Amino acid sequence: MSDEPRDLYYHDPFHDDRHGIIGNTGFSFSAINDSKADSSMTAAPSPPNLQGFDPPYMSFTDCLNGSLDYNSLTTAFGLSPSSSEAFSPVEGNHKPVANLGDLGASGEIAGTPNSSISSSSTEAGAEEDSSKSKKDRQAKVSELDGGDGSKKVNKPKKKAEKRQREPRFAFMTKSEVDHLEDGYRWRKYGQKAVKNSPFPRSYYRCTTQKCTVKKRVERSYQDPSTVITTYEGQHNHQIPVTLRGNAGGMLPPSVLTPGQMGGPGFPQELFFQMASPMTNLSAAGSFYPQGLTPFQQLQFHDYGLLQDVVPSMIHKQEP
DNA sequence: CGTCTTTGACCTGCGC
DNA sequence: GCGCAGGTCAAAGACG
Repeated sequence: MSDEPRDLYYHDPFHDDRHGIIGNTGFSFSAINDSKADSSMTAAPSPPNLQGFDPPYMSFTDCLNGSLDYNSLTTAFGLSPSSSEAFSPVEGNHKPVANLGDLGASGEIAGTPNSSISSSSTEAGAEEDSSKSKKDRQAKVSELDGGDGSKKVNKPKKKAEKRQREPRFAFMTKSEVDHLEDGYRWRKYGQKAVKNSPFPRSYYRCTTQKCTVKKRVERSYQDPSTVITTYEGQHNHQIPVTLRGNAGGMLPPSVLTPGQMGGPGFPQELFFQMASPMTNLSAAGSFYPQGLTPFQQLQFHDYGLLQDVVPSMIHKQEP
């Protein structure tokens, strides 16, 4: 795969075995900092300073809100500063973010890689804007079309500002199912074949009105049992109470009140992406993620607060 | 009937 | 300018 480094740029953190696995919890972070429309992660400030990081705990919310830098995460997760690459904001260089190979010969710190998280922090975007303008355009097209049924699209009227992306957050989950339940309702709006991957990428959008959160789901072509989920944006609402896919109400109550969790829906959503498959599948008695001990799974069940979850993992990781 | 998925067409951004 | 790949739209169909 070294033949197409550029194409693999985005995939590296996930598809490359070097993706960081933080402890036997199987988390890994990688920043996706895309100034490009998507896969390209380019220019970003130089790696932040670790010195500013004090608290041993932080939440993904912090991370996502940008109040936390990647290296801070590194620290928080018990990674040595030298492994800061794991959280490098995927800037100009095409080096895979999660170069946690330092931590383990094969990129595994300990245990079997199970689910890994890849954090992505980017400039806040105005994607809604772009999609709106697109809609606008197409609406106009419809008018101009005269209603002949053909799908013609007009040329863009204005040169829209450079497209900006919402903060993104990607992570990997070992799962048999592609679309993992996370408590939110998603509508699939597209599917595309991905270059260099036999598996298509699915595009989902939060069905809640005014919520522009999207997520992409694809399977790792290197490890078909691994699902790569990339969230984009943050939920501006709580998790729907009536969940079609609430794993039969298996989500802890805390997840239903994200507002009390001190942050947007992102973090818990993130974790339930991971927890749900475990919950669902393990409940069915047919699947236990490799490398995840029942104890760890228990943590997912018992901890509702992200802040609680993260530290617990960190602690386990501490020497 | 409402919701969701599928799917082909179209748009955008980028590299050459 | 062209071609490619990723991302999005929206009609049509499936499903409960």
